[in-house]
Amino acid sequence: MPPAFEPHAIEKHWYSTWNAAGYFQPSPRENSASGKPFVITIPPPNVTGVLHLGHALQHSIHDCLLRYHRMKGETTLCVPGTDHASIATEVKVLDLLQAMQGKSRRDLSREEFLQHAWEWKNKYGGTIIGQLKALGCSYDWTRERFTMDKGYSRAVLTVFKEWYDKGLIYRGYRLVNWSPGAQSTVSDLEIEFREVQGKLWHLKYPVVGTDEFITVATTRPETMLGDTAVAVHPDDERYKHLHGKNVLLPLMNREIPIITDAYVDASFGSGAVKITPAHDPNDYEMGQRHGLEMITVIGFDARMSEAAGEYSGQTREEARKAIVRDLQAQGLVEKIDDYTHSVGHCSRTGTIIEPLLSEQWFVRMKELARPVADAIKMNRVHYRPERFANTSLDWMENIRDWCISRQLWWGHRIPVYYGPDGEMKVSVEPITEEGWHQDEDVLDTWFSSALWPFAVLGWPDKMETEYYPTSVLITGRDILNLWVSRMILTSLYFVDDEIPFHDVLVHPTVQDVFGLRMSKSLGTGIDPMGLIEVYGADATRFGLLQLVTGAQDVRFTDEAERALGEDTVRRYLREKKPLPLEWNGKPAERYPQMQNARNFANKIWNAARFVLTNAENIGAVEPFNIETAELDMAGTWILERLSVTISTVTTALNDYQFDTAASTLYSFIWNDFCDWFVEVSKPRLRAADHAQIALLTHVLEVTMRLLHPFMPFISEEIWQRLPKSAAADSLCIAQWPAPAHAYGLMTDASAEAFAAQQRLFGTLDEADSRLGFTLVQETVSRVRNLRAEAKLPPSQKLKVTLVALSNEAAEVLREGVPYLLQLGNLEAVDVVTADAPRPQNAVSTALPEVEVFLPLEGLIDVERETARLQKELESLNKDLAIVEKKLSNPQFVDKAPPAVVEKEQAKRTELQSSIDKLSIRLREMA
RNA sequence: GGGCGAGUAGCUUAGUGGCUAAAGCACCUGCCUUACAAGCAGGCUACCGGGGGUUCGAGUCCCUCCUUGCCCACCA
Repeated sequence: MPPAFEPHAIEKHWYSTWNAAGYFQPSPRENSASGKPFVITIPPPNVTGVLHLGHALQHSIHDCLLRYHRMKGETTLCVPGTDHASIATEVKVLDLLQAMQGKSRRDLSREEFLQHAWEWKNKYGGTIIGQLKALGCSYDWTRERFTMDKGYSRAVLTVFKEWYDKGLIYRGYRLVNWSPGAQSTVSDLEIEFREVQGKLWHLKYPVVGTDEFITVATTRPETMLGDTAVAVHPDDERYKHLHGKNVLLPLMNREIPIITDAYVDASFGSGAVKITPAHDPNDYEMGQRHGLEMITVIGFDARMSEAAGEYSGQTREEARKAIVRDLQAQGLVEKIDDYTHSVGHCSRTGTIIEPLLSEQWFVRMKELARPVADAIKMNRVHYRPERFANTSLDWMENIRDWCISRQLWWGHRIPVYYGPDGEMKVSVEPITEEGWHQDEDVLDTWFSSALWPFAVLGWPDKMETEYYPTSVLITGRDILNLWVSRMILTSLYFVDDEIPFHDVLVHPTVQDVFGLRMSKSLGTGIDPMGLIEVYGADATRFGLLQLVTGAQDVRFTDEAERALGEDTVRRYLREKKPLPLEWNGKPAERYPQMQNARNFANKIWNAARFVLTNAENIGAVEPFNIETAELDMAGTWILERLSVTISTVTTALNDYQFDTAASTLYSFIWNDFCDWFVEVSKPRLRAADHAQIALLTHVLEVTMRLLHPFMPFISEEIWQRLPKSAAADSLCIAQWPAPAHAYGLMTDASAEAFAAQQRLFGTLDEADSRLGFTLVQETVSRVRNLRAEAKLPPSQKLKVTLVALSNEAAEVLREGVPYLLQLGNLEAVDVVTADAPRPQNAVSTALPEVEVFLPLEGLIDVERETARLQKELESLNKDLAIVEKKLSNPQFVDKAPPAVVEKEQAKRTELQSSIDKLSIRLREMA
């Protein structure tokens, strides 16, 4: 074994071995307690995508859970796949064609484009899948799906037809969100509102038949060409005399009415609003209420339409300038204020959304959404953390119809066919008859992803119902409504009122070191493949899982970014310029959180190397057997620690507390096993102690099983080198440990075995655990501390006197003498009872159970020792004061639970005892 | 505008009303002690964002303010 852990070869080897052995496919298992399969479908990443840090975090969670449940003996399945991502892919492929062949959408037919798109998909669509494999994901790749594969498409078209037949899908001429960049509609959820520094123009419209003007305020003067009314609040006294009158729309010289509507806020601006029903959602609704004419003055190309008269053909921006200029020339601009407001942008292309009237397909959402709300309220779907249930409930309360048609080519083409005589048919099978043609539009990507959990299991044909509903959906909170709510909706409707998953686990969003959103193009995005390259897949997974707390956001530290400083980074992001990141340090030091995880992997590797090397040297190792083993205090202690670790990690995983699980493993392996148990084992191993190497091997073996879901590669590599006690060819399918396994009771945590464990360790569990190896550990620490404070070289052998303050403590310390000698680097330990005289010329300290004296050769530095004792005393007195304050409060003694009061009293006794001892020492010093 | 989070050591974070607020990184001191210098031993560092309240007892619960992140929303 090499002295440093080298992850890459191991990762490659084990991944292909596991995959070939079929461990990632579901198989009937015998040991599951519940008998239920554990099923996940991954959120299908965009086929255009490459893995980003959010994915890496999400899939670390996925795979950790999968491997955990697989080891628990459950039939385990994870269906992977990719999403065709209609707009994103189309934009990407078009960009590519432009760059490589100089062709734009206009130069291509639908068929030509689709051919390019499929070629592109087949060539590059597997990138992200390969990256998931590099991370170690144990998904069933034989079931990999694509949202546009044949069966999936059938599911999509079937849903469309079914809803159409039930009247839940309809075609309508409505105001929709038009993205000029994508040349398509987008849904409400795909609009990103951004704060924009704009202006508020106050325009004066002359009232017909008077010499008055009415002033309207607007952020978009160019839309005034399409105004068909001016609205005021019915109770607004300022305008009552104008009710029923008309204004003459400037520039267009069109008479439009002054109407009244309670929607108008009399306190905003002038209290009068220009109404452009064809280009504003509110105005549209008002236009419908009042039967106003709707005049489209901006076209699909985001230029002024013919209805815009002399401005026709100008862009929105040009027209705005020209119109303001022309109005100003006529003295019709009252004033222009600076105004910050939010403007909807297309989340895909970044262009400003133009509300436009057009013929589109819609899903009637209201009645479909109601059962979803019910299911959530009745706790049939469980959100973790729970508060996220509200995100869905709020959305459904004010739900609006869903525009599902997109003017794109890449996607599921709407299965509506138009006949020669104006007939219309909806059909899952293509209609090829002469004279019929299909609707040109495709469906919103999210329409198809909404069917994911059941479509991938075979619906609408033969569905594998034994895997449904799935166990847990793991997602970021940004797509809770876009995707999660809609999956619940379709499942309740199409799969027999069944929910798609029991739990929705919302994981934190990864931010950069300053708490800012990560953006790959600007340089704050971190490439997980780079992390795997530098730190290894195990460390990357572990480091990320340590970040998975219940919080909303977690920060990913990048020292290169930190070096720039927060102000600089913010400025660059605001200006949308790539960060001038450079890193001259060691590659591993750039991301400290990952470096820590990598160091941990190396620590594990070396602990294993130590155990395995010794096992080899010592020769044939008998398996550890609790019945015949003669455990001393350290052996008992490590098994107890292991047992507690098993329970804690198991509970944490059941509760999705990945940070707790990871740090529990970390501290058990590093602090308990390596720092103490491996250390105390060394002298015994030098003496070729078979029992000790058996115990070490045993603890390591169980620990590797616990570690596997977090760090699958290194745990497998080590486990395979260990003498196998569990009947499995791979850790993937080895049994997940129960507390009884810590004690070598490998027959499963049956009642009998567990009872045996309780018999053997009952005394320990109930007794004050300090009176065991823990006391030895604390005593060692005090000795080391005294040695360092006295500036004695670590190599110098010392004598120590321990004054045990009870018989029990004396007994424990006497048993622990060999450990004290070794770990404290001592040549002699003298354990005496409380009535013995204290050594002279020594530095000392006091624990509740024992006084520690370190006699010094020659004279001690009285001044230094006095200062040290005073400091120690001060800290103890401070603690005592707190306890005293509590206990002297009659209210506390009266009202607090007796157990709490007793605890405080015991604490007071202990503190007082230590203080007395130190005070005596201090007086002797003087 | 509404809602949901976060603010704990220089940094990243644990902390479930009750042991003396925990860990890693960074920093300081000393060690290559034959598993690991990606290491070992020891140490320093916290008015737990400010203020008020509830309670015998608050980092933890309530109110309020400040800072900050996210989601939702049709105020021109």
